[in-house]
Amino acid sequence: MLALDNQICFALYAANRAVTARYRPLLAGLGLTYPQYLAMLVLWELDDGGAGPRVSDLGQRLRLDSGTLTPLLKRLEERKLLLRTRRGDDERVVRIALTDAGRELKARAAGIPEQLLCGLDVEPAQLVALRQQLRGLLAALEQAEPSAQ
Amino acid sequence: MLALDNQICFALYAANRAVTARYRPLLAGLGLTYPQYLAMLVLWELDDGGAGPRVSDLGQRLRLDSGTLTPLLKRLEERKLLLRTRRGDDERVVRIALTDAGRELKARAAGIPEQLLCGLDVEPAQLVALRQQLRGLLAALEQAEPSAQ
DNA sequence: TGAATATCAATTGTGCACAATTTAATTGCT
DNA sequence: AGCAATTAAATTGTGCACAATTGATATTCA
Repeated sequence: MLALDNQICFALYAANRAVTARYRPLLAGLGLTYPQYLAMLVLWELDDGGAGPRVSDLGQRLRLDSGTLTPLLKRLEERKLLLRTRRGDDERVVRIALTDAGRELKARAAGIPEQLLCGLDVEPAQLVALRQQLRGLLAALEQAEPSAQ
Repeated sequence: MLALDNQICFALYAANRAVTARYRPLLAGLGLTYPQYLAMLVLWELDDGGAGPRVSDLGQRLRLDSGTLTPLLKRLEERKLLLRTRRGDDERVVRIALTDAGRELKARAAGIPEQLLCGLDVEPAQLVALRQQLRGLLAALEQAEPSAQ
């Protein structure tokens, strides 16, 4: 029962790290880490040329808190990919706005999903099914009562 | 194409962290972190009362290198759950042997897989299918040629 | 109005992951 | 035997995750 290969947790853990490892050389070409890439995906998706989402909006989407996001976003700001500005009418809130350089990076990232699959022996249909199951698991975990201690 | 919800990678990333988060309070009762728990699973599985596996054996099983394992195992040694000893006939090799306290912890961990699922609205059959697909993905990633840069 | 409360981001501290390098020991090859 | 090449673990440095706390601002309500 406690055997490693019986654990769904280990299969998830190992597969997640293997996927990340496969992204790494591709993202290195953009100068991004994997979590930075995920943050940029959200920023590209939400970008309307306006003031941009709040740190907590990114956090909600990515399931990350400010302890992770604040330093990550500061690094992206140093690379001039985005700007962090306190909102005037509520100084508690920080807005994350893409710079032009941040928007331009999107074009260079466009090929990454395809490159990732290239040379990988898995059916696209399998991946769609897997994604669906992972979403189901995530939803179940997020609405579950806290596990009994 | 670049939308966050289209990415298999994000589904994996988020689900993995959600599972880890659900383990955390259970493992806190044993004084273990999640990676420490995975290492203990391997040690319990391989334990034959002998000198124990090498650091690199654990690394191969868990897909972790010495940079991760060395400090992790030192923490478990400080807790008296295991012993790290250089092998006499080859001083390069470190053997990881469970202590009695390390073996006793297995009994306390026995209920964890079940507790994890308790209160979680997913079919066991779904989990088995998911694990199978994750294994397939991992196998494909591990035998794939390095992705084109 | 003014004090408690709530909210948001930042900070602090611990523990992974992982690349790159280092140290030490062993093996292989003349 | 002696020296290069190899192997195993440890070390160093960067960047997440996440719990807990802090600091600053806003809101609520007696």
